Amino acid sequence: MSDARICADVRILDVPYSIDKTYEYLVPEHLKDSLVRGSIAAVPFGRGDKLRLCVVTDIHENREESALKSVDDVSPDGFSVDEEMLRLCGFMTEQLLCTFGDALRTVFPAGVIMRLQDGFAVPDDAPGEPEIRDGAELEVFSWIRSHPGVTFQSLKARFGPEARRYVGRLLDKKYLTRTGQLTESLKPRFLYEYELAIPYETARRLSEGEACDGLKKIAGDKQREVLSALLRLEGQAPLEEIESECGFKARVQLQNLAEKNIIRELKKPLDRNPYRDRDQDPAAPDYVLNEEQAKAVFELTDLADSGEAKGALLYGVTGSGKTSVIIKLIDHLISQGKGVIVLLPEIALTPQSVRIFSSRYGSDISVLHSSLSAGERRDAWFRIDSGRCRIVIGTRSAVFAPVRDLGAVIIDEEQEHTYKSDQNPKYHARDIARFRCAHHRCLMLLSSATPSLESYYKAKEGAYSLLKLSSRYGNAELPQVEIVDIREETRQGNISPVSGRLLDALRENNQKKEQAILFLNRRGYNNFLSCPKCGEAVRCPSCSVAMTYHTYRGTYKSGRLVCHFCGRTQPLPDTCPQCGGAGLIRFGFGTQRVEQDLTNLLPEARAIRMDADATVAKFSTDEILSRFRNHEADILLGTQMVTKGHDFPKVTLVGVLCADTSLYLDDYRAYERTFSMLTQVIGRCGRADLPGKAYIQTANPGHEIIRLACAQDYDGFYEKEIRLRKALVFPPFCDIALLTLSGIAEKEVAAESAALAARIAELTSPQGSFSDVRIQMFGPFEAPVYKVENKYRMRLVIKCKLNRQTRQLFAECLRANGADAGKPLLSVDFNPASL
DNA sequence: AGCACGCCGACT
DNA sequence: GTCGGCGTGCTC
Repeated sequence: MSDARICADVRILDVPYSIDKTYEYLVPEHLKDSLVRGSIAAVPFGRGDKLRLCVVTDIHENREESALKSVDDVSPDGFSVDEEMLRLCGFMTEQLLCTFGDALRTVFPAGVIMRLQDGFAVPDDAPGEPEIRDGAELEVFSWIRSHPGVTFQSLKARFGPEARRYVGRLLDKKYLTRTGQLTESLKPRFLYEYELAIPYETARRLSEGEACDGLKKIAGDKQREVLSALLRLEGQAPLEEIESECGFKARVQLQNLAEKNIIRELKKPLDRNPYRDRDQDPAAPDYVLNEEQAKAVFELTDLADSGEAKGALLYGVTGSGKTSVIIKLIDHLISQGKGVIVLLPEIALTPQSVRIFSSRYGSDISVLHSSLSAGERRDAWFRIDSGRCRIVIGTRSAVFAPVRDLGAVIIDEEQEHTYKSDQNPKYHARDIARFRCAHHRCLMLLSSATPSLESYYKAKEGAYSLLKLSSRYGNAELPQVEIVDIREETRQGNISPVSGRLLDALRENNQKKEQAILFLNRRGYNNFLSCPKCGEAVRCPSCSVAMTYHTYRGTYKSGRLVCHFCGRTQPLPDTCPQCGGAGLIRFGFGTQRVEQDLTNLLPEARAIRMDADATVAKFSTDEILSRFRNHEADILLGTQMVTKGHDFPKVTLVGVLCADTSLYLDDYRAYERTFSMLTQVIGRCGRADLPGKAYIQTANPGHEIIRLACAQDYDGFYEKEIRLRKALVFPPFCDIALLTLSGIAEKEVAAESAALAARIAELTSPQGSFSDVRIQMFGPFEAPVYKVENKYRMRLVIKCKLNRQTRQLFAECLRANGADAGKPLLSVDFNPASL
């Protein structure tokens, strides 16, 4: 009679795609209570029974006699992945073809999931004093005996790579066992506080060197000083305050006093929150809505309260007050006791948005973005999970925030490509939001002045409720737009990136004491360095792109070449690396060059530059923007960063130095990008009572996209573009799967991608197992940047309809790609941000 | 991905 | 004969 055994289905973390599936383990008696669905546990895996991290996906009874291994350990703190996140991970593995572990590590910040320290120890029942002949082996053995649980890492560091052999032999002979310990990967930080453990009067007398109440007098001068400092602080204070009160490091003294039971140490977990102490606007403005906005709020709250999963698109021209609508919606949800996630394309670029939210909701919000430290992220996660804050505002990954009773996910500027992850798993925040909103039966709100074609199409088809805001707030007028033909400028001999007309406008603008924004989509000083002899541009040695010339501290001469793909820098060569010719010429211009031109041509205006180079420090963007806001500079010059939703009342002039850079990219979204970017940047000016003016410099003054953007005619753009997409069959009329093979060995990558293409062709042929799958395959061809960081990349672009079957097809390709180290690696990206 | 197993050549 | 190299195949 065999009792039903309790078994656990688990997904092992950190396994390659090809072996990522459910494994079954026995749950030992002593873990029966602590192991639940969602637990993080350690299980022996593989021939060597090496302990691995896993997540328990199911617990069930099993009467079969099959030999199963047993779960070794479960995370002690009782942390478990909740139902929603477990399902979300499952959803991600299906949708994105990633491993369950990859999904889990994306959903949770690194500091939240336990770490497994696997090591070795000498078991209690070791067969006596071992007979080890080899001296080195004996040395390893004794070391392990005196250091139970040592990791292989540290053994290797101590005994060199041979350690593996000795450990292997010792394991065989059962002199060693494997140990595994689940440890917290990130410790919570603590705030130390001290309080009196004895009556005040007693302490006072002790601090004056007397004996009292059976307590001996305190001998140490410093201890007495610390004690009296604590008394001045009313008998209880955090460490930092005590130290500043007595003026020296008081840690040891406090510990001594605590040992004598004169004071007590209180250890409180510290919530690392860099935004807690940041300035808050004391008087948050009340948002008065116009009729259009009020109607939108009404409809949105209705959708949010429907108790069903809903999607809505808030489409409002720049300056139409989408934020006010969003705030009113959040107010409503909060009053219902619901939580909210607000996604922004980039937090660093929108300190203003953060300020609006934090001044209104104070400590009820958490801000999540990429420059938080691991500890800050961990603490934020627990803060949100505990329900201590209900509003999360953050970038892409904030869509995973464990907000309680989620009432809505709001995605601002939803067309931005930053919502698509650029590393595996390549999820889109919109898809995750849709899943979570379905789970919570709540509202997903997309908001934009220039919605993505896909979203606007869905809204028109009725999948999303469409809410339009068509009037600019306060009846501000759209800026007057002037198109400048730069070919004409060049013909007239102007080699500066700033045209004569724009320069005049800037001068006039400056005289009126108003401000201007200049946009140029290129960092650095010169675009590239070219050899007059062989015509070659200087390329990055590890990537197949031209390097950009960057100056430092504004000196034109002392620059370096920088690769914008891998970040490599090198000094300016004297001669051409290709042919050895001298006299390399710098071509093209970037933000640094424009900055210098401006100081030469318009010395009276103060220009400030904002791009990835100028904003490496943590809050530097914030600083640049507030300096500009305070009118410490007249011109804000920068890359896409300056196009985002900042609202500067005194900006009345906007200049786009080259509107065409993104127009001719080999990408079906090139027009959409250009349109969106131009519309946004033009919308930066003339918001308040001052009318605005925009100058668009282009080599294609007649180009329809540029014309439509200048007229801020989104609907016109949409109609034109959607027809094109339909005719050429591009999203939203199909899906695109981008398969990339990358590897060090160029020939192998080429061979592998040819083989992959052949395999897909075969599988989808009438004889193949996916014969009813209809796809259109292009390639293989070299990626637009063929080599990056010494890896060659070949691609297949496949147009198809994404469904279970097509995903299965690609999953098969991934599994077949296997795991051989050094072999070309296949990765799949569905509907990539760019081609 | 690890890791063990297994088969082969170079050494005590 | 044993040690250690690397190719092959499996992981509840």
